[in-house]
Amino acid sequence: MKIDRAVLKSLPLFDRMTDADLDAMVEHAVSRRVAQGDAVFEQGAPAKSFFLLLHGRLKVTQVTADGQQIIVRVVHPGDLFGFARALQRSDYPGTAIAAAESLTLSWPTDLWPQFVEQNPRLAVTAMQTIGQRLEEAHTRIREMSTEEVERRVAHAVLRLSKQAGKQEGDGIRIDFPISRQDIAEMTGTTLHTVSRILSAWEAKGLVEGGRQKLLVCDYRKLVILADGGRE
Amino acid sequence: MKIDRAVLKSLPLFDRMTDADLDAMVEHAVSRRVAQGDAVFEQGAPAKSFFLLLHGRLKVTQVTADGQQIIVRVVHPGDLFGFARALQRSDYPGTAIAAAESLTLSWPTDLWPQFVEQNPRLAVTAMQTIGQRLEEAHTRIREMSTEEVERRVAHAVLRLSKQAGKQEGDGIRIDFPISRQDIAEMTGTTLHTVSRILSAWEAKGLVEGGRQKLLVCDYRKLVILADGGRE
DNA sequence: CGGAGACTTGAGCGCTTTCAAATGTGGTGG
DNA sequence: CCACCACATTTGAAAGCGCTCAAGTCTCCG
Repeated sequence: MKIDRAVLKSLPLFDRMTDADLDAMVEHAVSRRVAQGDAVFEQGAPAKSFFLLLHGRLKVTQVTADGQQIIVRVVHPGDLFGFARALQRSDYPGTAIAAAESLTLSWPTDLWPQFVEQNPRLAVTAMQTIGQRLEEAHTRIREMSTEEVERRVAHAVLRLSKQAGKQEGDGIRIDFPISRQDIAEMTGTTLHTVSRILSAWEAKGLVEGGRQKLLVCDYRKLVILADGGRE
Repeated sequence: MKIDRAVLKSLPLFDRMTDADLDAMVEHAVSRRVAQGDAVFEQGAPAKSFFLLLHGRLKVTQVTADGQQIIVRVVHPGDLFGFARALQRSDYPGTAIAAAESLTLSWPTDLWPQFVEQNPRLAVTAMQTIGQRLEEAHTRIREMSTEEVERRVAHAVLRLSKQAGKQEGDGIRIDFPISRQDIAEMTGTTLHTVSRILSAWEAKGLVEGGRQKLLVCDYRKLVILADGGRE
């Protein structure tokens, strides 16, 4: 498969890598097209590869013993994902599903140590990435501990509009199909409550809904809502 | 300060380090005694050092904008903590408070890259540590999303008894002072609810309480409770 | 022995969930 | 091109978990 080197170079992960090192990495990479709804890997499966998302959008989910599902995070283009092995795991802790048609690049997990050795910067970047992810997780824990549902949903929507937002007219469009159920699974509530909240927001002109669609109309008011309404 | 090399060698973090490398690290270390209730570092302060807990127990907390506090994690002897800088942060994301009299070892953050370079294994271990912490965070998110309070408290208590449990008679003693408030801040509930739950458990003979004390009497029943009561 | 802080416990209420059913939307096959 | 089906969404009503408010008790420490 032919991958444009320039595309990779534009990613923070690779921007300081030499052409030679980059080529060495790309040489071992396998690219794959993933249709909407298909899984890249499944929870509990042996972690044979690690991945880079080139295009599209993935949801990483976990299922509890009694069948409830939560969305652990959303993977955006340019993100590394599924590098469980670097964290000393032999299997994937979650399932990665394409929320939209996606394109991934993957490498055998065994090659990770080798890449890191050749390119120490990769290790630093990976560390940074995980650090960020840890911080996000803590933020989410803090929100779930101290905020009521509406504020949590507001934070989730704001986060999405920052990470996957596309200017559209006078608003910001969440640039991939997302359902109320998805938002519920990201905030620890039910789709019913999310639906009610979004309906209320729509009545106030904060957002505009639609089947698996969301448009943020009044970003500022949403921020105020997320921060507790005061100030 | 004189640190016994053997003590460090017994920690997974250092067990494969050569004596020379170990000495080089210890040479730059500063040890410090922290009294119960005192802070090792505070949220938002510049991250000048990273730490290792030799003895005692710390609570890492975060305070929200509106003053609510949550416990992000508990630091146990042998744990690295406060290495925000390795994750590309310039300040500490939380406050570390001694839950019991503690002993820490610290190094200037600037030395981190140098240590890592001298000893690649340190980087791997650190990565592993953060990976574990990320997983813990996800577990907690999953619990907060899907479980009701009693199960969350059960999980928290089980975790504590695994990480800080000491056999005592026919039960497991949580080996440091911990209040209902603390447990509430770890599970996202109020001290009132925790108190009620523990009282109920005590009536059923699952635990024994006391002022900042907790003894798990029936570990198995608690596990069943945490897993949803069935099976 | 007094006081501060930890813990317990009751009562009432409100936010969310649960249960239930209707409505809307997009895709598909005839 | 249209009817139909699967699935997303909305909305109402009722129940309940856990929080808030409010005392009161207990325990350790000085």
